[in-house]
Amino acid sequence: MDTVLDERKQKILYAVVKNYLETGEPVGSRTISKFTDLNLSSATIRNEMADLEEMGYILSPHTSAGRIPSDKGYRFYVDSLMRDKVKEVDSVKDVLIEKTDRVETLLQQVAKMLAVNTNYTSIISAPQYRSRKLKFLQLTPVDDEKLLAVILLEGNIAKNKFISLAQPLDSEAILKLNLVLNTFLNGLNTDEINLGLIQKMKSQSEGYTEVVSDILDAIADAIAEEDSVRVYTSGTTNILKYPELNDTRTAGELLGALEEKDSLTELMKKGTEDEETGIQVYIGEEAPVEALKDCSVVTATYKLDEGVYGKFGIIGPKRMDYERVVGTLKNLMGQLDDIFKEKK
Amino acid sequence: MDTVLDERKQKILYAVVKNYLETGEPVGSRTISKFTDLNLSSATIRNEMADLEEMGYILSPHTSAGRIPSDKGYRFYVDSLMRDKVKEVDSVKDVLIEKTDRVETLLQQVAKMLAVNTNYTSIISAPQYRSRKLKFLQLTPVDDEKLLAVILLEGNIAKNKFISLAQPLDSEAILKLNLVLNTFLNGLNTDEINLGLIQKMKSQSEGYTEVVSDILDAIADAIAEEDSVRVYTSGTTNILKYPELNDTRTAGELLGALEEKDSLTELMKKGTEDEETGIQVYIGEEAPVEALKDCSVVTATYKLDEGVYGKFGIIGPKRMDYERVVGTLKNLMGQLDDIFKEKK
DNA sequence: GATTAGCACTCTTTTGTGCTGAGTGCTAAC
DNA sequence: GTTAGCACTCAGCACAAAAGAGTGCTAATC
Repeated sequence: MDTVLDERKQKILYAVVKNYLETGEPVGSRTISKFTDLNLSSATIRNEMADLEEMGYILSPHTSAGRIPSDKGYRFYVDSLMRDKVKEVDSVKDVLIEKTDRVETLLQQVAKMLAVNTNYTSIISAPQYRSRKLKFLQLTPVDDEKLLAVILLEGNIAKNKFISLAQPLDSEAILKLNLVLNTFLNGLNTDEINLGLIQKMKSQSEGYTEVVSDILDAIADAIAEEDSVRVYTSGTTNILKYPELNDTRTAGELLGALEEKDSLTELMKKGTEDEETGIQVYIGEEAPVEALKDCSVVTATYKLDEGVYGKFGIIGPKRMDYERVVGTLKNLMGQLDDIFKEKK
Repeated sequence: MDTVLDERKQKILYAVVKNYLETGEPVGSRTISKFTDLNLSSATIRNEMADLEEMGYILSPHTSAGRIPSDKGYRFYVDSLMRDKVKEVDSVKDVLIEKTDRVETLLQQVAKMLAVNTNYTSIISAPQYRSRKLKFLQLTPVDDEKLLAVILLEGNIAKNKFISLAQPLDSEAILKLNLVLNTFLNGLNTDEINLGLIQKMKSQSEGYTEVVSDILDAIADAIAEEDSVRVYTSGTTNILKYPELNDTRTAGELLGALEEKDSLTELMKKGTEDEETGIQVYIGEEAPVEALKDCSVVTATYKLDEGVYGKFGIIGPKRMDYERVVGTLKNLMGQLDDIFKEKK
């Protein structure tokens, strides 16, 4: 048996996938004999379909039903058969203008828009730095027992941390600490703050070694927080719209995984997506998340700055409308890139 | 017909509710005649149950099924029959110590613990001030085009906002702005910053009126953000465990409402809860949220500081284990109060 | 007068049966 | 190589019958 699909088989496979995506029902030979421009009788199609089944591209749920695409079939469709639909999305710009300050809110909004547009579940990860560097640190007294440390990281991410004081610090001491710490730490990331450096800083700020430790911890915290992949989802209940995912067990597992965002970070790490398009498609078990085995995931990468990427994507049933989804993501990817370029 | 329940009727109602909470099945007269210590035959129970039904405390889903509690029945149970179980929860303290800085993370963790402990959905709102006041404002130059405004609000909430600059500001100007704005704004909330004040500030910082406007906007934003009731949920998929909520329509609506947190804020506003215990129980349609009509909600109030409250609670099926839930919430409430007192 | 046993009745749930329609695989003819 | 024809398979549906749970009522009992 040839392992390569001749043109006719491709056309038939295309017809099967296309039809199944639309209807969600197994598709039979009669349907296809009408659907394609091949003008073949259903009997011929049946023969070809038997071949396709043997080759693993399609399968029948039971004897007297039509055929549905296998994961391999979807894969072939996505890689070789489908052509993207250019799909316009509402302009993100309008959404983004609202509040550019809270990255979190912004990401949520983009995610929501994606979910509403596609009717699938959307997912988006915050931009990820290898390891953020400290831009500067600012200490301000709040009251006798507390110090506010404003930590500005590369990429203009500001974090606030409160430092508890054993005893009050006078403004001179604070000024000094500010100076010492900034001199030493400027432009460094967690890895670069080593024991030697810490020793030096402490020796230059005698009497306050404890506070210095606390501050360093706060910085490490801030960087760690920002470096951890944060993932936001939207439209999680959309998956309930697709009957094949809607039995109690599957839906529960799925929604659980979506709520428990930890499991999704794996998915949103920068991966091996198509160099050219920045798009990656996971079909069924290809995704590195057990709970998603009956779903497909399409992700795209956005570039915030040189070396700073984030991802966003769509989670839906295997029979999602890949053409539309890929089109939508590409469109959004373009929009985001434009916006970030402009902003610089 | 007496509208008051004699002791025997109460016992029978108690038995019905108790049994139904456990099994989720309508309970029949035979079951009860064994269950209670009343030693009555099923026939007698039947007579009493007919009375209870007529009085509206229980109802039968159909002729040949047993009885289930009506909302009124639940209400009576909650108000008069049940006794709280003191339910120990994992010590929150351990969780809280981790990272006290990000309120958000903390609330999420408490919510998660609640959900895991109870097997219901949990919900928690951030502490709510009437309207936050500004404690101080600090402007720091980031680069030629950007100013970082650190806004410290009453209750030690720090917010960062970036201000775009039309042209660079020298450090002297920034110092001056800092001084002027802090002098005028200290201790005020959004309502108190009026046009007259704004005019004065602008006149005292000539040449920078635009920046002043931007900063004021940022402050207003920060206060608004913090004042909006923020609500976090956890264990949303737990509701799928209860068959009566698990038909596609109901579950979808419910999960939708839980994702769309706006609808929940109503629930989490400080309400008319029991003065003494701080606990409020909404049964079915008593909750001010349409989607929750088949659920019950139990909320508790925690006090962060004088006049500063937040709420947390449990959303579950009407037949939730009220005794356990109330016990759990009371326990947690105590723990939280202790922790916040300690912290002061 | 309250309680209980007994029984007919109701209604859901389960089980079983037969039918239908969609779709296949195979064979033989074109 | 393609197609028409036909027997066969199997899920899905409708319908009926049976089982089971529980009630309400009546008449007997304490």
